[in-house]
Amino acid sequence: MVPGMRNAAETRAMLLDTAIQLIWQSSYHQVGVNEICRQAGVTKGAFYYHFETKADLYYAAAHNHWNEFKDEFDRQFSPSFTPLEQLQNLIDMIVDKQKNDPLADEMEVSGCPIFTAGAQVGAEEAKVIQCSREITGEVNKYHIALVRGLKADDMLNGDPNIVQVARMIHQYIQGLLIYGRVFNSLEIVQTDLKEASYRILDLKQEYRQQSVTSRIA
Amino acid sequence: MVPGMRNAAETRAMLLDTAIQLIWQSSYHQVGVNEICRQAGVTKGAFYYHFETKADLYYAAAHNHWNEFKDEFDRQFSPSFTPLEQLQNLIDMIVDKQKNDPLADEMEVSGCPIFTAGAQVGAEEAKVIQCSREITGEVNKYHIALVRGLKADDMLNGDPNIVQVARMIHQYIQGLLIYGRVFNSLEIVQTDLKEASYRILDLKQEYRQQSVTSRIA
DNA sequence: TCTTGAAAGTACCGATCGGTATGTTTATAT
DNA sequence: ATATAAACATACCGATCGGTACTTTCAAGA
Repeated sequence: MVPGMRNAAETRAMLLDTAIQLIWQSSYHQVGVNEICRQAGVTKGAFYYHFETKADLYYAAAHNHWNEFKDEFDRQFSPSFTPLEQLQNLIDMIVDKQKNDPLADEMEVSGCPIFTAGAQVGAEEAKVIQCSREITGEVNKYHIALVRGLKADDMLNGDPNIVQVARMIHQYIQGLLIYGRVFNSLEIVQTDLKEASYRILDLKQEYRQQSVTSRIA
Repeated sequence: MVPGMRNAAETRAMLLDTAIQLIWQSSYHQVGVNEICRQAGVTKGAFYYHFETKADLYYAAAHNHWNEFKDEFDRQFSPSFTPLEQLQNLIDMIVDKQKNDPLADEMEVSGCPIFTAGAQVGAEEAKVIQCSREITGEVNKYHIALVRGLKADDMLNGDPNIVQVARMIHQYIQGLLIYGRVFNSLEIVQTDLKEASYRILDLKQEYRQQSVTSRIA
């Protein structure tokens, strides 16, 4: 073992997880280094041993979070699912993440934990913006594959530009989550997400499912 | 005249305009009261004479900005335009606002000056969130009228829920602008806005226009 | 055992945060 | 002319910001 290593990996992991959680629930500027340390049960000495700046921490934390979440993406976008099932998985995944993750008190929707921060900072915080761009690029690969699959199975009307449609899906999801965050309503997210996805994709009518509420009725 | 009034109205107006500008270009938390005062050419004494808190200033500034911008909305959504023209006006208006307004250096897209701040703060800043909600409600009236008009003229496929479609349009626009902000690309905004609007509305094919670039080609 | 360096603790830095206390100017009513 | 209050200026507050300097603890190698 390396000398002096008490449990550096755990400390680092705690800082990464805590940072994402706090910043996600609140905002990049609102949550300070001090509070991240306090919540992580770590002192500032440890913090600045592992990370050079707050922005560096966020960058590492976001990428770490994405890497963990990537497994979920791989499962839900598995080729074992039909494109239609993949679409439904994506929708469910978004809603479930808002439902299940530990949120701030009485906050139903927190948005995307990674992209949100990119929207919260000005151009000064280059590293935060860059982070949003990079991970958006990663996520977009899944969206593109989804749209490509739907088109290949002839489920889409017209002859869409695949990359553009995938991008629009992403744009809409981000807008929707921020809307849900501002209006503190997970219900609207649930209600609008599927319908809007169908519309942006221009999914052929015969492949569209009724919404959950309508199906119950 | 009221005693002591040097030019309170101008001072107040300067603070309102400056606040919107700075916060829009950067972020709610990043721009402090001090800098707002500096840029406005006003001292802190004047600031806190006119406004009780920073949040109060923002609230007033956002509503003031909306009231000024409302005239533009009324023009572009005038009943003298067909619903289709109104839609085109909305699209042009969004792009033009990003183009024409004084932006930060090398920042092509700043997003919606009002809704953006709502995305930038946590639930603590109740007044900022409330502000986003209120003005969103106002803007939504125009979107609803637009969708209603399109439907009345039988330009939309299916039998859409007007309120929902209007809401989805708003959600998409916000997501698009934040996307454009993060990726610093007005071109993507221009490219995607019209196509996505057509899709979300499910505008009948015969009423859709080709995008500007395609029409040139 | 004793050194060594990684990992963490403690105390503190200057700067800035939003906000306040108190003084000063200025136009108006008397 | 003088009192009065609106409108602003100046100086300052405690708290917190991100970050640094210095010290201490602890595990491994020699």
